[in-house]
Amino acid sequence: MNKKRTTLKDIAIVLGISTAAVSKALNDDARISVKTKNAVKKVAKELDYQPNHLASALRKGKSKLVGLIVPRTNSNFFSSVVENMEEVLNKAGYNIIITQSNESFEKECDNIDTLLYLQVDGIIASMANETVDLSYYEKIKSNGIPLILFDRGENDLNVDYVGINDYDSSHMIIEHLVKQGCKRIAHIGGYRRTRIFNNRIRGYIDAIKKHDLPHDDELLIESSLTLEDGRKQIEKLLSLKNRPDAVYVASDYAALGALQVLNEMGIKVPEEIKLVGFGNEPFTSLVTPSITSIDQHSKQIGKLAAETFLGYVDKDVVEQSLNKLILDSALIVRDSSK
Amino acid sequence: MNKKRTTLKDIAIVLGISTAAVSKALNDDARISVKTKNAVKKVAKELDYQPNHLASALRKGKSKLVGLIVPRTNSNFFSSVVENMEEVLNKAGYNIIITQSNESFEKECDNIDTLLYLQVDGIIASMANETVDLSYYEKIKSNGIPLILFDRGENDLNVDYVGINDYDSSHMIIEHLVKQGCKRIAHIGGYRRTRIFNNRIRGYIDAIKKHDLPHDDELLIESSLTLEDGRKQIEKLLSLKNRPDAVYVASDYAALGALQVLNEMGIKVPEEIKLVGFGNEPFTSLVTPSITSIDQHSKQIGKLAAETFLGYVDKDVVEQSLNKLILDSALIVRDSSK
DNA sequence: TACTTTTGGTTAATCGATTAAACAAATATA
DNA sequence: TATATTTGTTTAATCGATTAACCAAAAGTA
Repeated sequence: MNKKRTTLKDIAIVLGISTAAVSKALNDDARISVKTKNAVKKVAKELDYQPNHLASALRKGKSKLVGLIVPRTNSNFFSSVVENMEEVLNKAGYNIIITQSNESFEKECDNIDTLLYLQVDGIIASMANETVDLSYYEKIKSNGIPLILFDRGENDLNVDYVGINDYDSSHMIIEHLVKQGCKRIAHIGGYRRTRIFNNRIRGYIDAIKKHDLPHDDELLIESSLTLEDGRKQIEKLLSLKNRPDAVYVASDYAALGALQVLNEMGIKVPEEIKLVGFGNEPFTSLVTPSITSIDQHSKQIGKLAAETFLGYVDKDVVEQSLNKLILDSALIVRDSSK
Repeated sequence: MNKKRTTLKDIAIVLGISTAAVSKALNDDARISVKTKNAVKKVAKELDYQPNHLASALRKGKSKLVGLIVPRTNSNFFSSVVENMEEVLNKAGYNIIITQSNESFEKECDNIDTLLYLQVDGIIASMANETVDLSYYEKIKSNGIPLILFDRGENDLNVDYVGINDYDSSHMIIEHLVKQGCKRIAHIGGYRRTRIFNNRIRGYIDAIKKHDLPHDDELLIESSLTLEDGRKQIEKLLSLKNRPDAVYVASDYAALGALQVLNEMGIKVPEEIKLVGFGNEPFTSLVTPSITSIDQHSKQIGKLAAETFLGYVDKDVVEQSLNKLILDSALIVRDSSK
């Protein structure tokens, strides 16, 4: 059953022409007669010819593969980004290799090595939380292939970036909470060293100041933003002498953790404390009460990142610079803040 | 900045030896002296040599790539399977290419074509719900590379399969519900044409009969098992003259939909109706009440599927047969059924 | 000493597709 | 008619790593 694959040579032999002619015929070269092309295509179909990707990639120096690095695929945001990215890239003849860093810097470096080893024509990445050292990413650039960052980016790399406006998103949230009558708003944010979380924090602080609300240190907490840490941090906030009347959490997962604790303690949401998350994960609409959140336009981000990559193909020298594509986010108001 | 990659030739020139010697040195060939090996490795490191995967794959006829096809990566089950599969395969020098079918037969066929085109050394797949026509999968087999199925499999393909015992899982669930005092148990199952769902249905029916419980037709429903369909089907069950006192849903997502409706209608779970899901998705423990579910041992499944694949490498002829690895599942009892 | 074996390489072919360069035949142009 | 151009194809080199076959020198053996 283990038959050999059909090669150009097999077709050439059947037709009594050279493999070069066959290759050109299949690639619609202008110098091949229509008659020959048709004959070649017919035989190719009959023999079920499948081009050998390895051979052509080796010869052309292009693999038609794009590497993708994400923290995890099991969040809705990333899986939606992937889906839309795939659609754009497949149309252009590219295939995606997905890798997960699991938020680990070490795994991320491994992934980069793997992708470079596979000779991908470009890398699209969202960085792990842990990642501070950028030398591995510099390695991509010095390989001469384009690097596109999305969601979790880093200015210092001076490459293209696609994401939402985190700073403005924070403003939208505070604006909304103020309209709901909140006077003391806390923020469970991510680590400041990660740019997007820093921006959310800056947005929070500026919006708070703009509305002349209290911005006590105790109201601003840095967190790993896991569900567990969300639980821990809300407990800290609840133990304050002067409790907040609203909490803006920079991740839906941590927001869910907070909500669990609030529910367990019988604290009514939104009556006693209003809650806002970030990311618009599907479960935000499923839990009780449903959680107000920020939609990050994952579809758009996926598409734009893919298109940005495609802008670099067939340039022989890749010359990148910091080029930010910032989308407006959307606030999805649900029960937890009404 | 766009420097060329280091090749074997570059190393050979530096040391004044042949590229063959360099290749053998790097591959620890017995016929190369330790002295030469060390010299080669030193220079390789200095020049930051990275082997050209395409060239070696082309020459060796092995890509050291494994293709993975899953319905979606954004469920915890699949992303956990992937993670563990990756661990085993990476250790053996293999890399994974992940593709999603989005439950579409057409996309699944595309994925198979893509993976074969990339010359993967094997394919590990969980089939889309839609898939009935197996000819595309036969294509994999006739390509002479191993095919391993997991979770969603199909006996007729006569290949290896790794999964849990769906039939027994149904028995465990019914057993548990009977112990909790339930007398009228409904089942919102998947489509019978998908083997695993058919097995769950058979298990449900047999267990019901075993306990002499009513098995009215109206208590057994086939569903697409999405969250939305879960909502729709529970409404159907609630509108029965003779309502069930327990519902076993063959997917956590559909179970969640059912729970939402029950909560909205003020029907107390578990007091009035007990609910059991399937899959042990993280949210089952997060919602109120938490949902009793079946854990599918995703880690084990990922590992075993990977190891099964590895069992075929370096066999020059792949000879597969129906070979089922069935794991016992675990019932995780939570509030929704206590 | 004369022959065999081992050691440590080298040479050249190969994987399959692509492509620059060459070339013969057909067609156009002066 | 003689020359130039176009058309359609072939030849041969190439991408980079691997490997079968070969070979010279060193070491072992009778």
